[in-house]
Amino acid sequence: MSTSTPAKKEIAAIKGTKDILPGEVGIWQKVEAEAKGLFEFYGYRELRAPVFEATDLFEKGTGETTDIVTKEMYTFTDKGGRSITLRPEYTPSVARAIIEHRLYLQPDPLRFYFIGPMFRYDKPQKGRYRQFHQVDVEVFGEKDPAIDAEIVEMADTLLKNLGVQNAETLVNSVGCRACRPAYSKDLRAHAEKVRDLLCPDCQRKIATNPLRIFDCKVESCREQAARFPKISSYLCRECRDHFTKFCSYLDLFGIPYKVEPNLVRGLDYYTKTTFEIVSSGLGAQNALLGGGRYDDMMKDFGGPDLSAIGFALGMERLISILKIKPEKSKFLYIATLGEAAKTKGIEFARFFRRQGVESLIEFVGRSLKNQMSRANKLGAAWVLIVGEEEIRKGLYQLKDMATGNQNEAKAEDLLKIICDSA
RNA sequence: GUGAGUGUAGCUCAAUUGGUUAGAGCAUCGGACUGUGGAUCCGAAGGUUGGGGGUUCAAUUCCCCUCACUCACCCCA
Repeated sequence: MSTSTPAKKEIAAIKGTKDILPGEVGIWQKVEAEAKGLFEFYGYRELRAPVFEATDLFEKGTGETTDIVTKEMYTFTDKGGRSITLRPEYTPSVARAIIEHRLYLQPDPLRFYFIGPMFRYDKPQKGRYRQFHQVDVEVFGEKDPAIDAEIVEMADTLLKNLGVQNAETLVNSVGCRACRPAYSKDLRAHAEKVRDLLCPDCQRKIATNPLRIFDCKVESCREQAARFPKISSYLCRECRDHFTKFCSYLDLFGIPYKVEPNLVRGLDYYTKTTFEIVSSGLGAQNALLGGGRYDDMMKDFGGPDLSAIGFALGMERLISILKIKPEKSKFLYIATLGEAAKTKGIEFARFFRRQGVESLIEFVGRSLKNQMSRANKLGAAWVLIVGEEEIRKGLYQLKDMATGNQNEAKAEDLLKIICDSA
């Protein structure tokens, strides 16, 4: 229909991706540092896996029936004919790395964390991006419910340290391979009876994954789901015991939580404990962090029978609700006038940087007034003025920008003045 | 994949029922002030009104298509 020439498109970031500009990156660095410091304190170590993996790692790990695998993966064939997928989540990569490097034969605790980008072909909206960043935490080889509680406590502590308020911790147990099938069967039977009252999506879920009917937000589905049997009455002795102990450990840690029988995580691999921390103020995508136990993944991957638990936290979501501002560093602006001063200024910059004083010198050739104005706008703590006169006299002007006081000093005394007022 | 909303300067927003040359604040640059920042005043620069088509004497305004962004469904961090 349209024979018009296509509009010139300005070069732009891909849909669902965004630049984190210098003005915003400070808060990212602060959150990353806070998370890393805390995790290391609990005995976790960083494990960095590649951004892409063989596609079948996620098919097997994340689950072939999940939405993530069936419709959200960035999958392509490389020049060697391999099917490659940009990781949509981190857990399968960690499991793979542990098996590949036989890390379970080392004495070190199998506790890992990682912060980095994940990729999902979702339609972007508030709190949802195609490239987004997760903080990922995993523990292997611990089946005691105490670790379930500790990992929740660690997540809770991180959020508290960052000043997050209005966050609520939800917990549940989804059973295991011994007890969940019976529950799923009964759930299917119940759902089947009221099939006509459910939305088309949920009608489909009856066959594929009936637990996820609990996730539905359609009013009629919620009404029906409320009458469905609860997982809690189907848990086997082991799972029930695990969940009870998990809850009492949470009490011991002093973590407030809410048992949410309808909490069903969207990944297939979860067993026993699942948890989520939600926050108001995030919009529809209200999960700040989510995770749970996945005791079968390692042996399903052909590795040792190691139980595991972990969680992932959404960086963009977390940062969107943070109110803290990282403090700006104090730095020295070196203003120069003329060629000789420029050389001298470069020498000063090198000297001060080596002494641990952040220093900025610009070479645009501005007037002194202009350089002062720049220094002020950029938030410099001090300005060092280097001109012909200063060089001749061997005395330099150092201005404290906060007070406006200006001292004349020899080169060797400048550092002391700066350090004294820092 | 489905639905709704919004697109005007770098940013935040104006522009009468469709009506002259599309304005303002902030930011940028310059000047008042030859080597001293913040405040004030003056000035400059910055726009194919997202793009294309249509209706009209006339379109930022109305209609259609398209693109982008935002929000929601879905899914999840």
